[in-house]
Amino acid sequence: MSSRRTAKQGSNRQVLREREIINAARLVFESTGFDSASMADIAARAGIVEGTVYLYFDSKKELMHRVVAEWYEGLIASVSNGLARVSGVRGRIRFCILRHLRVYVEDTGLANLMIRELRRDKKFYETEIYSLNKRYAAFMTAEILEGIKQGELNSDIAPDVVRDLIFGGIEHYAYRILSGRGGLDIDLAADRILGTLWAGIAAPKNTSQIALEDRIARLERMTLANSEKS
Amino acid sequence: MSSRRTAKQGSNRQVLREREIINAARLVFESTGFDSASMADIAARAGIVEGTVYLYFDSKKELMHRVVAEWYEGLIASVSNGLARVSGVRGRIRFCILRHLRVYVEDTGLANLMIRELRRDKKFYETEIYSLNKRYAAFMTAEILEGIKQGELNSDIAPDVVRDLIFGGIEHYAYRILSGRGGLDIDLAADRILGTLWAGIAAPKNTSQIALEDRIARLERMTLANSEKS
Amino acid sequence: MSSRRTAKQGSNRQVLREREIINAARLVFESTGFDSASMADIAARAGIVEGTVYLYFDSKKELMHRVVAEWYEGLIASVSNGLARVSGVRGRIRFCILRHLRVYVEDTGLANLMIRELRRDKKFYETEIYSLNKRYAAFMTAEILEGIKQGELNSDIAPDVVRDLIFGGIEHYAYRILSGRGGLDIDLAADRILGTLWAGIAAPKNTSQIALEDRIARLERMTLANSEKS
Amino acid sequence: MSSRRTAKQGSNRQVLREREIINAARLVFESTGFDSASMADIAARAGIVEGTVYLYFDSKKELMHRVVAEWYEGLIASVSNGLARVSGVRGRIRFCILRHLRVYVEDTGLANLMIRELRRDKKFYETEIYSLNKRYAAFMTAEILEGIKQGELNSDIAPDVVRDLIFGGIEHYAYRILSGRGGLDIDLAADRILGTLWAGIAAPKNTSQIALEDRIARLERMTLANSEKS
DNA sequence: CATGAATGAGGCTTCATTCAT
DNA sequence: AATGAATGAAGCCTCATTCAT
Repeated sequence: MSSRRTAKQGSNRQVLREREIINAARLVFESTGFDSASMADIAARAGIVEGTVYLYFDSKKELMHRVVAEWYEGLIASVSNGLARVSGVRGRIRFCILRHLRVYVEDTGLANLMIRELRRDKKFYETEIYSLNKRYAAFMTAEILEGIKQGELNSDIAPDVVRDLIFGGIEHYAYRILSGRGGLDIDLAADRILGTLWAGIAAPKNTSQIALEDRIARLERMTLANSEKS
Repeated sequence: MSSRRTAKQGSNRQVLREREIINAARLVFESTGFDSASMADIAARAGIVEGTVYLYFDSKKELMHRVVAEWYEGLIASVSNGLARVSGVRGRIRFCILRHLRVYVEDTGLANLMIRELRRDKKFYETEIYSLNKRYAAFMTAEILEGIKQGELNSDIAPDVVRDLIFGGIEHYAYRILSGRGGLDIDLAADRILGTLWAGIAAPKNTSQIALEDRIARLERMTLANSEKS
Repeated sequence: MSSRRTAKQGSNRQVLREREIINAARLVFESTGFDSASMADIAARAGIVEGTVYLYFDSKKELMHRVVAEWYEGLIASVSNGLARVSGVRGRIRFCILRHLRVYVEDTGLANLMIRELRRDKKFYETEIYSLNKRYAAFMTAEILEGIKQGELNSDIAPDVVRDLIFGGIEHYAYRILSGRGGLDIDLAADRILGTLWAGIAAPKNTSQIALEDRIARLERMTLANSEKS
Repeated sequence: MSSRRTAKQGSNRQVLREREIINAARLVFESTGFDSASMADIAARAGIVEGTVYLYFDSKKELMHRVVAEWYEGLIASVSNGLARVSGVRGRIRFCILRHLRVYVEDTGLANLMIRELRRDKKFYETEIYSLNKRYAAFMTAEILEGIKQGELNSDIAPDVVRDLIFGGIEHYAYRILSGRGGLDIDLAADRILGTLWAGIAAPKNTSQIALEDRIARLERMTLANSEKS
């Protein structure tokens, strides 16, 4: 539309400038959200004037989309690479949890932007962000399905519900911890979240397992006694 | 707080007027969010003029806080009343889940307001809303603790983690469903979420456990026979 | 839409303010056209700040429409009143011409605004201005039709074409004269335009015909003389 | 005028580039008018960048003037050539009308540009465009004068008034038709406009009048003969 | 108590024009 | 001769807040 917009494949300088703007915008969006962010702030932080931003992005909204998209792409790549080095269903799910926890430690602002601002848009489901979001979430779902297939996970569970519990749980957990202004130990967090979910919250029929061991021990003792007796 | 309000305990008429404004503001905030809401809209919907709003509230932000606070108080009362009629740990937790799901169905706008606008504020943790939020969340934590105490819940679990999984899971589940523009069957949702969490996601080792019990039982019978024989 | 907008039936003060803005806007629009006019100019000329204009008008475009509409209403009233005092087809058409010439003397800017800016709008034909324009033009058409009916005008003529010739002729004539920076003698202009056109649209009774009659009369006299001579 | 152009008579390449820019500018100005046209659009359509345009034209305004001037020159040449192939006063005037109607069909955008943007300029009457406009209008005036001289047109008429009626009538007629979004049948239009006007401006010469003149002439000859005889 | 007109600062966006390369 | 990135001023519009009545 904008005929002033330079070619997509710009010069090196253009690419750098674009990146500067995206970085500046990311900072501003992260700290204030979309509505409260001002193009003037963004421009100032990028060291340029407002008008220049519009040489690279058609609108504030497009800029936000680009910011989030770039971030998502990096995140997806990161997860993809990371998963390549982990094996075993539990380990891979734990990795996804850990990586997502890192998002809250490192990119809280962007995570919020994504969740609170973009999803509100009526046309969100037609955007690139939506498909990136789906690609990201798919990592977790895929592991859950694999787990079911391999018999490590209960075949009764609904993968979507599990995924929501995990992502939502991480979000609240991270929020809560971060709010307390304390640091977030993501390894511990991952273990607690996954651990709780893995075994369930119901009191274990496993106490019975302990009982079993007791009974076995008693049997052993009795059997031994019998042997000696005879 | 409000330097302009003539008296904390105003006349009956003042109280009514204040309520009208809060109700109007709630409608507007719900439908458009904080930034897009205008004091003019709010005043108009309350049947007064802008200036009058400022006789009752110092600023737009204070108004929003009051709106959310009133809503939270109602929510807390509702949960409190509701819980009084439910017994059993599982039933009470399920009730909390169900009630929270209803928030997303009935008060999506306010839930968003809470999450988007209020939490963003640096000073959120000093506000009245924060403590209301904690009071609300405490219902769930209390049930979990009670469950542990009564032996219905695994004593290993961390109540906070469980609560985060529940609230976060609900949030994501509700968002996902509502975004798909499909209606949200909150009873089904409650069952799925609680069910998944209750039993855990790990495949039950139970078949082999049952086998063990069988073998032990046989051993016990044999051993007993031996003992008696000798 | 704009809930800040005060009631249509405003206070006396509001009406005055509105008029001030319309007058200021008219001056600015007249001298620079729509695009080049700035709301800042208009506000300044009305002695208020830009924002205040928006308390009375939703947009620059609406303001222009109001300016033109008010002017048109006055013009229509003026023509209507004036025609009431003139009788005879020729006299009434001459009056319409004269009145329209006055528009170019007194309201050139607005005439231009009307013709050049408003008509360009795709939705012009749905606006109030369009119907006002039609009402105004209808005065002329009505007189032409009446003239035909009464036998004073040639029944062959197409009223629309005649009206276009008149309005268009006036416009060009007025422009040309005014451009020469000389004053426009509208009485003379009316006579010249109508005179030129009249001979064509009036039922024919040409001067040359009169001349012919003269020649015949002379012949008759001569012939008579001849007869008498012989 | 242009302080930047290196030489009035540039290289062949320069001339071509200038033409490209003018053509591009014409397209843009036609479709959007002056204010809404952007130099960026023009440059893009010419396949160059904005800065380059300023090597050939000092400003947007100068560029518009050049566009209109070039168009006017073409129009004048076209009329000049066309008239060379038409003879007879009526035919030649009809040709001028027809040609002008074509302007509204083919070059509406430019006609508007001329009327809306250029005429508004206070200094219009000092511009080249003004004299081109005069040259163009002169074709019509010349034919009218010729018509009077040859006795085909009534010697009473004021050529300027007639020309204004024609040009103005065409303009209004064309606008009205084009606005109705119906196509404009320019041959029919020319006939209706000229027809209506002709009967008025042509020296009267009805068939019956001609017959009368013939009979009178014969009578005069006979009478004269009789007179001389006697 | 209430009004509501007015403010003024700020928001996003556009673009003609310039200038270092 | 050409580039094209950058500017900076301007444009339209919104609105929380104030204050004289």
